Amino acid sequence: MLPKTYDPGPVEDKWSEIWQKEKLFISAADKGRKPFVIVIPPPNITGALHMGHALNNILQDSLVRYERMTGKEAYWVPGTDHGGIATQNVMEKMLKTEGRTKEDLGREKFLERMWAWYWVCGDTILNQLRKLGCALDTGKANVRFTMDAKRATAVFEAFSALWKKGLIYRGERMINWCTRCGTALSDIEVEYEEEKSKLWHIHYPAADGSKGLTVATTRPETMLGDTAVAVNPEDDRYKTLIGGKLKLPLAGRVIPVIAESVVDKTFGTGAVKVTPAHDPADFEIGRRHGLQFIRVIDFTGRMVNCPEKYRGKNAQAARKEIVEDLKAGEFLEKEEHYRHSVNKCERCHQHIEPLVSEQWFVKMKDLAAPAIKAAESEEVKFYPSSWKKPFIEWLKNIQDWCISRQIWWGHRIPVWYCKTCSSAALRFSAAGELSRVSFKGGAKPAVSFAKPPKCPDCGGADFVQDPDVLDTWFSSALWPFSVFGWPQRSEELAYYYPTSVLVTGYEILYLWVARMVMSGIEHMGRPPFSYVYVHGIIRDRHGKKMSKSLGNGIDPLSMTDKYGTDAMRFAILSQAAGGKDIPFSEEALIGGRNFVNKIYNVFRFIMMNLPENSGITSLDEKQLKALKASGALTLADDWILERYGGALDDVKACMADYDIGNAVSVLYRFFWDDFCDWYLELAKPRLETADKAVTLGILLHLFGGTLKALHPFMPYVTEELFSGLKAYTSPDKPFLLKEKYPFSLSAGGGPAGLFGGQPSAFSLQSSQAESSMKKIMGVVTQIRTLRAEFEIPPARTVKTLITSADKNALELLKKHESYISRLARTEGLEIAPDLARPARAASALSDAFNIYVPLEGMIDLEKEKARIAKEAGRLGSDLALCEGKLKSPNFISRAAKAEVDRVVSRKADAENKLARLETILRELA
RNA sequence: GCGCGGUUAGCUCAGCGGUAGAGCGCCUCUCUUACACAGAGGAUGUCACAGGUUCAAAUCCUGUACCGCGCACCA
Repeated sequence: MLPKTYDPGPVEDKWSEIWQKEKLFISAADKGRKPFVIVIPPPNITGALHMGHALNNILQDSLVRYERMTGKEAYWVPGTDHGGIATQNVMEKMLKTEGRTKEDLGREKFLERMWAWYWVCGDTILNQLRKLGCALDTGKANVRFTMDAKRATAVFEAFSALWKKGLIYRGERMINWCTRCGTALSDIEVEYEEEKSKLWHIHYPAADGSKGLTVATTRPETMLGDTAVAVNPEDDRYKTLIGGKLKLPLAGRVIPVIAESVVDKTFGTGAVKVTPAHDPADFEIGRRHGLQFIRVIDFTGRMVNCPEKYRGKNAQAARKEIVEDLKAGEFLEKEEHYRHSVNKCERCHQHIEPLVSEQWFVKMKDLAAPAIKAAESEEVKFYPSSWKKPFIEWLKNIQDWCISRQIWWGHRIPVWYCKTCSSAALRFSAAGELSRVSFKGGAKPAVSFAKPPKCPDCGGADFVQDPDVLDTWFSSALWPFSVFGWPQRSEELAYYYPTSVLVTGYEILYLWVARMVMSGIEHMGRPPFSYVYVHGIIRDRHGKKMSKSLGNGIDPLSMTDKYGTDAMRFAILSQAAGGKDIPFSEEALIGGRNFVNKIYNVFRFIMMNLPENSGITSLDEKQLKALKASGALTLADDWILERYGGALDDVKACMADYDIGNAVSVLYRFFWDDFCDWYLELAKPRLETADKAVTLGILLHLFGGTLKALHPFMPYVTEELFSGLKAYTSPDKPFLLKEKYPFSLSAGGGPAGLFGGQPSAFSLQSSQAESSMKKIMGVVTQIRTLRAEFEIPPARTVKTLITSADKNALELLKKHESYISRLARTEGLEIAPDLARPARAASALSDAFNIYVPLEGMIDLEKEKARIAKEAGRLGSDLALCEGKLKSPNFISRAAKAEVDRVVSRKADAENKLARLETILRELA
């Protein structure tokens, strides 16, 4: 005897192992079939996967499994990302617990530790993906890593190609510098956070001792690097001062007042201190006016080139002192409370320091242009489409991409310098490692994967490699083709590229997706995917972002342990609609677990009723059609088969639109509401009759089909139960995941996107089965309501009379009275025209039927009257509404005819029912 | 500041031109031989506000308020 509740743990372990062992997720180029390819957004090897990964991968898995079942050669390419700064930070933290720094280890040893970490963490991630049910082959031969040998070749190839085209250059720019991470960052790796701060008004006296002017600043510590004050040339307050000199407080330097139209007269004092070395806007002003660039904050965030007392202090501490000193010197005119956004490092959340520095850049304008075109023409199409516009806007405003990072973990920039020829431009650390390179100082770059054998200029062989590594996104940008061995032009690459769809969260749309599109077009000649499915992020139940500091995060693996993977997948998928963020809570998981248990119990029910060695198997489509033709199918059979086909049609339409949430809901409702609550209940008595074999055959067909249909979304439970049924359904097919999606009885019969084909075998009479069942269900529901109203326990049967003036309708009920007696638990059911209402009976209406349930002694006359009067009231207002509409000549003349007809018949229905209710009320009185 | 999205039952959301829906929660009755992780029934909403278009508006348009998210060199 099977246990009453489903236990997901062992089942999941079992199948996840079997799927891997049988190598079911490996793909091979099959020219006879269309490929369906997704490359995984490679998770960073920073630690365990979180809820966001779970969502991202479950969505992909559902698509891949679905497309495989529709007959495509499905391939989901697995891999992980080295994750540059983020991962290096993780390692630095680990070292810190050992009381060490990366400098203690040195570059080489540090990288050894990183690689050791990769093997551990990479494995953990792959295990977690497997646990989530992901249809990824995680064998070593199949898993890619952004820093493995093949990907390194791709990175070099891309770098060198862009270099040759002049799209990579080295230049001195104002860049975002994280003093904690010790590296430059690109613009999109900077976050903006609102912070409460102050706006300090500082008086700068004129050099000649006259009044001078007052500037307003949020960063008083940078004043030591001021080399001008700018005012708007149209500003009458300051016009006379333009060209004059000011004496910089504390520093004592003399600086000019310059005219700049970018200065906003209305902000602050209308006078702006200009610090070209520490502010992007000031940097531009400095260039335009040929100002001096004085760096007062160095790359460690400490004060330099300034009065002795501040020197070596970090900028934050220096600010306090400087403000104090300004106050003491009576330079500080005002401190205003002020909220403004502060630049922070995406990875470590420390303040970003804008600094001038020589870095490597990629010229973006030319790369962006064809990507813009691809998005505009929808060669790359977004789901939901609302992302198209921001995507294009971002590309249009694109700035050059700073790709060099002053960290150790990553692809080392493939540029070498001859120690002899570039000696003046190279600086070495105490440990003898190249620390900085200056192109301004005359460094001569040689782009090469490995150390060049000989210097073309001096013939020497003493080369050093550029110390920087590439932005981690540089390698990620190549992912859709580097995973297939590019630059090698293999058959594999030709077959799988471009990939089908990219599934990603909106937070990396620019960081990653835009760059993939650009590099795909640049290196492969066409975009890397046709569709971008953009999903939201997982939030807590109240829509708050999950975060460590709020403590509202949910660990996906602990949830799968507790409720099962399928339950979690269901909970997530059923809410994944339209790219919106998903509120998530444990309650949702309980719902998922309950659904899984429901599925399991239907299996249990079927197994309990299947006699051993009976030879009963699932009826296939052909057999069902034959049975139908011979009249052997019941109304309930017709009805459920239609419902089933309809549900599958809906699933197909949803999936063609990447609406996975709705697809799942459709199946949920079909299975629970139609199949379990109605059909299964009607099948029960039939199992006691000669119809048993047919009944079981249909049940197996529907249940097996539902398992297939649900499999992409809930792979474990469906595979498990299907294997239990295998002997009765598809004895020759070893795995559910290799089965065809059960579209056979639905309209299209083909893969998603091709619907609109033949009507299904069961839809020809559709309206009839549907409307007949509706009538019966209506009657059943009314009787049940009466029972509940009078608190009749389910075990007790109840005498019921049904009457109507509609002969055909009565005929239908008469024919299916067993349905009613079973579902409504009646006894002595009388169905006939002109039945009188028994004196002490509860009454109800359904369609054309009057329903009477005699209840000796149980009935409270007043209560019954009130109940019926209430119903009459409802009908009355409905009637009034219809009458109102029909009285309006405008409605009659302008509304669609079908609509007018609908209202006419609704009115007639209301009138009819009202009259019948009034009769009952009169009798009660 | 500009842009995008949201505002519907206690909670989370679906519906997007013809009389308001789901899940969870709540109330009542039941351990009826698949499932109490269940079954049956019930209660609950001026669909943010104000105008407009329409025979008809939660649904389309305009504006307002509030919430969320992007983008932006206001020092």
